[in-house]
Amino acid sequence: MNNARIAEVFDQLADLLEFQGANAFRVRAYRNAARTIGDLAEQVSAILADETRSLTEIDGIGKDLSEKCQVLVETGRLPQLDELRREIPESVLALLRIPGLGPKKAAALHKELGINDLDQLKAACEAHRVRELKGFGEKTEQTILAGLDTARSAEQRMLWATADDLAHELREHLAACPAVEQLELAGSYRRGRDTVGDLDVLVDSPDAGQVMDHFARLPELDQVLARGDTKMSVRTRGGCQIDLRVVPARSFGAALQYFTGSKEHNVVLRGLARQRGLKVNEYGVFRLRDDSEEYVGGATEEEVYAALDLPVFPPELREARQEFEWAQKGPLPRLVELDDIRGDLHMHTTETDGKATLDEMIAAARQRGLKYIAITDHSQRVAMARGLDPRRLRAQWAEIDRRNRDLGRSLTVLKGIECDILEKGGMDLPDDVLAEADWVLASVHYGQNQSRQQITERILEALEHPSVSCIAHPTGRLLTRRPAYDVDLEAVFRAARQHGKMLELNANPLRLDLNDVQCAAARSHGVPIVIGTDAHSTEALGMMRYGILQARRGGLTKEDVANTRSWRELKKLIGRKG
DNA sequence: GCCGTTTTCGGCCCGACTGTTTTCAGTCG
Repeated sequence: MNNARIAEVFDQLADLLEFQGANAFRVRAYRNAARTIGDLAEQVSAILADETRSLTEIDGIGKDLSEKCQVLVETGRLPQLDELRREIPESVLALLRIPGLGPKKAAALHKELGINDLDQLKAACEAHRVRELKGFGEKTEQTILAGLDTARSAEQRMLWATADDLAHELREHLAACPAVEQLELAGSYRRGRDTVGDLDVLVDSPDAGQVMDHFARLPELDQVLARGDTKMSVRTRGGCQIDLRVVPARSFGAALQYFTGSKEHNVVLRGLARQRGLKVNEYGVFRLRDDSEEYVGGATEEEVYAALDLPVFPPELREARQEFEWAQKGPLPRLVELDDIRGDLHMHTTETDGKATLDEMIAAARQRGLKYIAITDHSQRVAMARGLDPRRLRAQWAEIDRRNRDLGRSLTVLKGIECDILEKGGMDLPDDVLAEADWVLASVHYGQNQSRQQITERILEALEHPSVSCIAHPTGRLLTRRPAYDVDLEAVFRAARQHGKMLELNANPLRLDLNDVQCAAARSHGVPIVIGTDAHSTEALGMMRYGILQARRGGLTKEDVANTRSWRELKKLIGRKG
């Protein structure tokens, strides 16, 4: 059992214990452990196998959790989790995904009204039975009804990064099957969508049966849902569905194109084909004759697109948004790549809620070949993270000055801050302090339920502030958990352009904020995008690639992304009025 | 459940908001 799966088990355990009203700190211990193990560079199983070492050397893993890890690695199961699952129906946990419903309220609904899933909850709200409960009222009922969609989508889709972990395991497992000639993952995963519903895997093989037998031995497999001659569907223990399709070599490219989608992209493609007397489907491209059809190509995606005089679109662009128009005008824009990135302008340290020290972040940044980084810890308003007041912030900046003297040219560390935009408007730190910074991110963390006008005004005011460089995670969304706050982004784009400010594409896979469409909109307004990891650990600097994927989906090139420039060039961009 | 200790139990980043109450529990970040 790998780290991701162990982390998942601990997270599920935390959910169930929380629902039962267990001690909050005990629940937190499980969640901490899940995060720590999920972020761990080494495999837990490798540490366990090493007699000279112990899991308890990891911060937050004690005797009990260490033993549970051992049981999981050895047996793949945890009796405690199985037990809890018998007691609490899985569908009840979905109640916790409704914004505003925590464990106490969810448990009350389950106990008092016998509610077991979202459908029953919806019915109870509509029958006004929920407002009768102690601690509930009319408003709560409305909040629940409004939050049902959020909870439903959380049930169905997983983060791209989660899908990516599973995809790697799947690829590795299937590649070990001798009957597999070619192997590709398709669907929204390949297009890099921020969330993924299920995984589609395509295999070119002369022996479908052997491939399917091998597929059935996937370690994460829970049950086989269906198996035919060319298609097989399974569900993993994590609740993800994987569809396998086995196709002959001459159809591999056509199938890959077809199953990568999107549906909308394929509709346009088939329309273009028909205009030329061609037919495109998952088996290939065919020329239609009076009474027959002739195979034109389909072994590769190149063959499919070339038959229509089209370039092979990067999968990230295949949404029928602008790609066909671009192709008509000339060569496609060269989309930004991970190697183009030279600096990371959003990260935290142990000074606030990060897990690594300033020196550890610096070492990790050098290792990744970054030319500059901005240390952007939280400001004082974020009390839960021990946000920085002017005194502590200036002390950190003095430290940074010292580091820069030693670092020389290899890496520049910028004196930054992630400064909160206060609920009542205005910045969380005095102007004279902000004026000393190299890089100021402005963020909305509190007051996210305010009206569209209030939130928009707060952000516009921040954009007018002379020291602010960039708005971080401009919409505040958390994928599968919380929708964006209500903000007039058009007004934000215009103001950013007017004042020469930038907008962040936060690369954290839970945020990806701005999203793909909003990135494209920012680009059309001429607003530079900064891709920042918001790293709270050294490993999290690697989240840059998730941001790159979304930027590509937004059609951004190297020129559109500010941190592909040197810090000297980037600095010139800030404050340059549009 | 972890951690650290003044070594075996008490504290665990904490302040604000919301909707429900009429003094506060629950939720959020």
